[in-house]
Amino acid sequence: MSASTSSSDAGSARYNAREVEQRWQSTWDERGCFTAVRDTTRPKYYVLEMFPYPSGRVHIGHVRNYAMGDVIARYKRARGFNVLHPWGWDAFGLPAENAAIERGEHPAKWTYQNIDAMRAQLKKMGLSVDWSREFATCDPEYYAQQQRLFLDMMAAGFVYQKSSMVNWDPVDNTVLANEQVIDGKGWRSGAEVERRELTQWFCRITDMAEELLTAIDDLDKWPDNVRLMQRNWIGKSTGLSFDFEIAPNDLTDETSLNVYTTRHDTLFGASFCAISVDHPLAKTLEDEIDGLAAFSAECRKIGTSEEAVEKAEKRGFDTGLKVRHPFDPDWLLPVYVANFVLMDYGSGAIFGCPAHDQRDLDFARKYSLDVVPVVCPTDQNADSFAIEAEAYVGPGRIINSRFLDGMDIEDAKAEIAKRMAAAGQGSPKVNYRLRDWGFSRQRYWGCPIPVIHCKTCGPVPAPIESLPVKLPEDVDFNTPGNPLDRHPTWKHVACPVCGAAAVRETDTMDTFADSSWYYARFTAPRCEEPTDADEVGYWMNVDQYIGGVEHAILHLLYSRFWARAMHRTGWLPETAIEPFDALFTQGMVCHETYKSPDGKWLSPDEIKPVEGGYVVTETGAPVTVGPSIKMSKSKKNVVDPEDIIAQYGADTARWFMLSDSPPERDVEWTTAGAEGAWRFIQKMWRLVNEGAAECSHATMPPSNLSDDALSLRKITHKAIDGVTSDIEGFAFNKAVARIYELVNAVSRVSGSTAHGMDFARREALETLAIMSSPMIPHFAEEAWARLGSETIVSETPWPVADESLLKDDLIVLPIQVNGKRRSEISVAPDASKTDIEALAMADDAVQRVLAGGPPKKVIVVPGRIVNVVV
RNA sequence: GGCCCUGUGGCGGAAUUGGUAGACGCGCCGGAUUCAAAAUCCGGUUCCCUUGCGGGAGUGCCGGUUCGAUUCCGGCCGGGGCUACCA
Repeated sequence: MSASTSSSDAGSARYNAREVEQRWQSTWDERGCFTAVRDTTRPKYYVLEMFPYPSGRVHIGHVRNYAMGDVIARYKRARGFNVLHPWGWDAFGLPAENAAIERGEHPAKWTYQNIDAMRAQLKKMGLSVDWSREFATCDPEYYAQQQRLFLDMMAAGFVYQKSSMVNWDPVDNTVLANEQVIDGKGWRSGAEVERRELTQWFCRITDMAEELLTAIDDLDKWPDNVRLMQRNWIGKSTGLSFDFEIAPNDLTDETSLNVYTTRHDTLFGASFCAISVDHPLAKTLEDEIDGLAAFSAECRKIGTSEEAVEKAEKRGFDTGLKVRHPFDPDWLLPVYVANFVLMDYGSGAIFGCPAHDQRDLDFARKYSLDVVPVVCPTDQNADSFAIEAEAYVGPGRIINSRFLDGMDIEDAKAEIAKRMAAAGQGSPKVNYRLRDWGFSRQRYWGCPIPVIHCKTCGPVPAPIESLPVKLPEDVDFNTPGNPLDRHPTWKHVACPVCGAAAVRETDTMDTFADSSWYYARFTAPRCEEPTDADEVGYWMNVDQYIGGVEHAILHLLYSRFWARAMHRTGWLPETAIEPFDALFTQGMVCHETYKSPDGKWLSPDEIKPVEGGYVVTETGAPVTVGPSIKMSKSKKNVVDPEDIIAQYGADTARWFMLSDSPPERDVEWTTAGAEGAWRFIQKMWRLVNEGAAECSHATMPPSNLSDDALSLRKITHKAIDGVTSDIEGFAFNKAVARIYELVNAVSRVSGSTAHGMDFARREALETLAIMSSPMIPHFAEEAWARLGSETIVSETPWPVADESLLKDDLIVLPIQVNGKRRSEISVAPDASKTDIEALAMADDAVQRVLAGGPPKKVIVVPGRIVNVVV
């Protein structure tokens, strides 16, 4: 394959991607084709791909993601929309600080160098991006406005400070959000997370839990799985909150214990109560009861380790306290401190009904507590129904429950709730799994929280005119911890209220804050305020958002919250509280993995193909080929987009990324596939050159088209129809297949001089140029020019299919006998049922099967099928 | 454990949502061109039986609904994702 050694003459047989691509990129640049300007006379279309983190290298996954976005952007532009397709960088975050620590390079320098390197790579892809709107979240102009938003949100009560137990990553020396703790380990460092108490800033996302939940119903252009994940994450449950009376004792003065349950129907199956080790009552008791403090300490330690959670052994400590059953003062239940009760859900206390909850059952078996079934499945006998190793959680009738006996579960719940309410003992309560978003980070490379702490005035917002609170540039990364806190002068300021000596907040914001509003900033990236009402009103919402499913929960939920907060502080119109109208989540790019005989991972360019497999290029040792998995540095199964573009050109890379696999699914990068894409572009180029010589530039088709020419026209217009709906439906792989079909059709009539063929051929080739332009824009421009057009494709409207050419005079109808296809007939598309039936019955194959007898039944579905039942 | 997605040729994947299973591409086989190769072009390619005509089977497995099921329903098996003691 000698893709890079081709002639530079545009008219020659060989297509020189490198030269062509550079040339068209300059042309687009010079003409400002993709600069978006507000224009109320045209419908707008805002397409956005999730902006990248500037790691330094463009990954092939980026190529796929941005190729998809570019298809949409270019297609919508051709359809007459005023398209906004901006670019930015999610530039704050830990890797920059790690680089600073490892290489002594300043995070800003490292980040901006990476951005420059990646921008250069990305520009080679020929994306139709409005580069004039580019920004990075670490630009002071951006984070100044983010600080402004913070202050407004603080004033409006959306952010607050509280002391809380936090997840502390001892390696990164930072606090992690609950969502950043995976199996008890830090999502980045993988270190075991500890618990520490710190004063932290939080966003009141839980206040919006209900709103965020119900609004999901209307996000009908989001994938169902993402909507479901968000629903589950918010985790609404409706239950009952009520008090147990604590029997008199000498351990505590507390007289009641509040619990939350969704299974109040099982209240008569209760055999114990359990409270979290972090429950206030448990903490009081630690001073009173020997061994409890040690038990709790042990639970807290094991609590976060992955293995312990996995094995989930239920452990408890009997406090000796007793509580009275709400419906029987003489019925006393023991109170345990238990490791499986979470403090931050419900009230941190539960009642245990072992028969109908697996955790409670495990616990009861371990501590020999009663197991009384109170719900009996309808197919079981109440007298003999017993619980063995598994709790029964299904539906049934209530038994062993006094006044509830015989009811179904829902009625029993209602009855308990009614009686509790009447007695003032409890009330219905809705609970959410969602927690408030803690977004303080003890890190340097993030947006400083614009607050000043004064001994007398407390936390005071930094004055708006003092924004941005800029990061100091002279910082020391040689000592662990937060460089802002250790900086000699930065944090010392006068209190804006009383003028006394005060200190700045040294925490910076979670980087999810940066990405929670960047989409709005793109509408007016240089505005001196967070947003410009006219611009944001015109461009928002994002019509199509594209990104990885890994952001299905965090980024998208925070953005939905932040947009609402921005609306309530006046920075977004109400119509923008759901900022992303449509969401598409694309799959990953995978590659085979290779290992040398000594078990080391090998990269694809360290090996070469031989008969029946691969060998290591240097040593000739045999290579073991492993499964195709997500490209990652550690497995070395990565291909560098820059190499691909240098060898084949951007169009080939884009084309291959869009063919074959549906965009939502993973795609496997193969050399053969890339070469196939390259050959296809060469083939199209040959056809264009051949056709350019034999083209008619007439604007109307000649009369009396020959059958061949008419047939090509029909194929062309069917392709227009198909490709259009495929792109609309994000079925790029199918659009690609249809383009192949049209290319093959043009290729078949190569050299034909049938009447009208010159017209049909030019129509087909021009259609090919425009329809392929969203995927392979450079090639399309070059082909368009070669065909003698004076405009450029990027400014040319999308073709419209001629309805009259989409219909056929005759259609082929399959004939089934007993549901098996036996024959086919050709009929007019509007042939009547009786005509079709008559034709079908006359068919040889049908006659053979019938052997003179009558059919039992004939089903005719006009335009579809005929089925003869014998 | 819970919830969700998914299973179609040698491979990636199509199938207008109940109507010709395998579009299109890759790979492979055969042929043309070539001194030869690359590139290109033409033909073939689900499997089994048959020289051919033709016939049979077939969308993970078992069953159901239907004139007709890759598509709908029930059960099982495999692969993947999210979540994880949420009371």
